[in-house]
Amino acid sequence: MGRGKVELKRIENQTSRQVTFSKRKNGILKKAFELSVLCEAEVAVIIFSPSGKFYQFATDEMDRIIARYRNEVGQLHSNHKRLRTVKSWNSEIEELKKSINIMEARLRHFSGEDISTLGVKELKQLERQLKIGVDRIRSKKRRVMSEQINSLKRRQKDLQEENLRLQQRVQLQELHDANLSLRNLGANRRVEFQQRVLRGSAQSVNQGI
Amino acid sequence: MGRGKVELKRIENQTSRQVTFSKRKNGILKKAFELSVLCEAEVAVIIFSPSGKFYQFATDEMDRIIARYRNEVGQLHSNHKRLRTVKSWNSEIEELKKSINIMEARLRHFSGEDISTLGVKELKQLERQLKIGVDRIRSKKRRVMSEQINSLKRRQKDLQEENLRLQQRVQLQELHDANLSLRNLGANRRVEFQQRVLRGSAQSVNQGI
DNA sequence: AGCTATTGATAATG
DNA sequence: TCATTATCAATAGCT
Repeated sequence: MGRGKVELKRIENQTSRQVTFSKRKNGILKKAFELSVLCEAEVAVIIFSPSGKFYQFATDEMDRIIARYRNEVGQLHSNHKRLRTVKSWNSEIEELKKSINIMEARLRHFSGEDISTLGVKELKQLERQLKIGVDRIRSKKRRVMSEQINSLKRRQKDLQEENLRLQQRVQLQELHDANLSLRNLGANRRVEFQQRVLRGSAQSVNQGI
Repeated sequence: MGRGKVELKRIENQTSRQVTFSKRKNGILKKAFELSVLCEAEVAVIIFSPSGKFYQFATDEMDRIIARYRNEVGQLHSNHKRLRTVKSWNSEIEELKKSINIMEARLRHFSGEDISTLGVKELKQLERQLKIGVDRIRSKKRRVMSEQINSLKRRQKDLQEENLRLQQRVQLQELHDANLSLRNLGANRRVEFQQRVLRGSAQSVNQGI
């Protein structure tokens, strides 16, 4: 329709293509609308222009039609995939929850809670397990504590030794200081004495000590 | 187009409507195809006949176009919701796994395994908890066992009593039987005696006892 | 955009 | 449903 046939292939002329797109797009949308009115059909049309612009027609909510489409196409494709994944997720979650329930019960049993339903046999087994656990923990604890004690003892010993060394050093220092003082004192006395001698008075020497 | 204009309203004639639907549907699908080829547009058409039959055309995977549509329409719809749900599912699973890891570690600790990383403080706490558990379990076990013992004792007592009763009954029975025997014996004796007396000899009476 | 010659679509009919 | 065809609608090319 139009002045001259058109070949069914991409229109090379950019402008012509754009114009044709615009016209035909309107045509399709119009026809879609007419079909929906004349025949009470449910129609949805989605069109993206080569430049990325978006056009649509839908008799109803597009989402409803798409949902119907998905339903119709059969639960093959993404819908089905998603459902399956949902299912698998749910089952995974269920499995995890089951594990948690079991572990929670076990933990409660280990804490001596919720054991009213257990028989003597189970109780004995539980006791045995707990005893093993306690023994291991006690042994570990003893080991750790003895290590700590040893470490502390070692440190204490080191400190004692250092202490001793320091004491000795302090004594030596004191001795040395005392010697120095004495020596200084002697020197001072000598200087003072000399000075007093020079001034002709030596009495204050004894008071200065 | 056609022999006479058509009003834009529902075609009342059922047959005519059906025919028109068929023709126009093909027309739209054809035009959609042409548009896609001529203009390199992305086109999707979904049509449901009034009787529920389903027809479609899509240049690409319908799902891809629908996805593009959803993207275009805005992330306001189910796609987004689903993504969120996926995320929440994942996070839920992660949470559950975390819980399981924690509980597994705890259970291992309770069994005295994997405790090399624990300090003295944790070990002491663990020991205390286990001790509490053991105590509770032992107490429960004792209670259950003592109940069992009591039950057994009661049963034993009942049995003993029944035994006693049965013994008494047996004794009575025996007594009764003995009486009967004696009586019978007496009767026999009397008969014999009578017979002997009749035969003129009573000596065998004492030997018969 | 608007026009119009021309083609394409299709309503009525068989 | 299929084919025919008279008619109308869409639109290609042009302005």
